[in-house]
Amino acid sequence: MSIAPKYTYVKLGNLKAGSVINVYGVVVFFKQPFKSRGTDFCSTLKIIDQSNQKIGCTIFCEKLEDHPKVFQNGDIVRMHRVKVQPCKSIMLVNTFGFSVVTFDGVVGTAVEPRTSSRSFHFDQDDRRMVEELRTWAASQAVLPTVTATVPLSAVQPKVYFDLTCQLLAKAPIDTTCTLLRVWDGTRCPHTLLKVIVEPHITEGQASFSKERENLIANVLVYDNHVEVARQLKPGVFLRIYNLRAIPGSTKVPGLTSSQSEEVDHLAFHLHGGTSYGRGIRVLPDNSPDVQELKRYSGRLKTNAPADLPFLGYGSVPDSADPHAVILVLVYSFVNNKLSLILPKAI
DNA sequence: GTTTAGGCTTGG
Repeated sequence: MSIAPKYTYVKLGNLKAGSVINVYGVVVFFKQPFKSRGTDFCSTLKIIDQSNQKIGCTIFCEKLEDHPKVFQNGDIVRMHRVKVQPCKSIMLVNTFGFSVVTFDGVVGTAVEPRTSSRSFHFDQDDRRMVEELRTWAASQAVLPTVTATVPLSAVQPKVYFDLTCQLLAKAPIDTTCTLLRVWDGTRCPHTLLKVIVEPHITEGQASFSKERENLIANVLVYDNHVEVARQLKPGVFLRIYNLRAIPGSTKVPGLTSSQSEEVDHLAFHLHGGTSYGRGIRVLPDNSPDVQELKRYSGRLKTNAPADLPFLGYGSVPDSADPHAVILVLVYSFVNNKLSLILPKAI
């Protein structure tokens, strides 16, 4: 019979350079795993505990599932076998036998370990640790609190925000850009940019009813996020971090040559890079945020798809606008580049 | 037995 290992945890204020230790902390900054220039994915975390010491952590693992499952600031992370590395200040880097478990940071919610390892140590002391850290974090006014993500109904132009949503469809635009068509069941008060692509390059439903279309945000993800987007299956629930709402207007020639119409819209871009934690994460269906989303989305009806035989890109003003003009800018691939071939107002 | 990165945006 084996004896259950007993782990001891070092407070972040007592780290000794060179030692290999176990720690608990509250996440105050994080980046989803991204491909390093070496062989591994790299996660970046900043954590804090009751000693009020903020410590940066860098995790290298080849497999994505071995990385910390952090969904938002305030999550609690437990790491085994990290090395205290002296750099500018001190930081933690994973070492041999590294393992990590994370927990929701909200006081009063279930203490459910998030991990993909089949066997991991978890006992009453761990439960107490998590509860103590939650309570402590909640009492710290300066910590980034567990903020809800912004629903589409509350998005303001020009902001960066985190969006919790369901992926309905996706389509490659070019090698550096992929379109993700998402919704969260709420209606954005701003006109959303419409991006329409050919049905045959779309994965997932190619088109939706007009009512549904008005609820769909077209998110353009670039560069390093294209590879992540490639793995996503329509239907999954996502959190997109540091998404940017870009206001724009499209100038389109009117029906008479002297007129032109300006139509405002809101576009969503996930720029390349990982600054400010930019990235995409799949959320498990049982997470509280996804449960909440399903309550909204469940109210909405699905209608039969319409026929969209062209490749287009344009803006549709809010249908509430009595002077609504539907603009269709038709683009096509010419020499592998997306080119405008036909602007027209209907 | 240890390369990778070492937060900090802005465009498409």
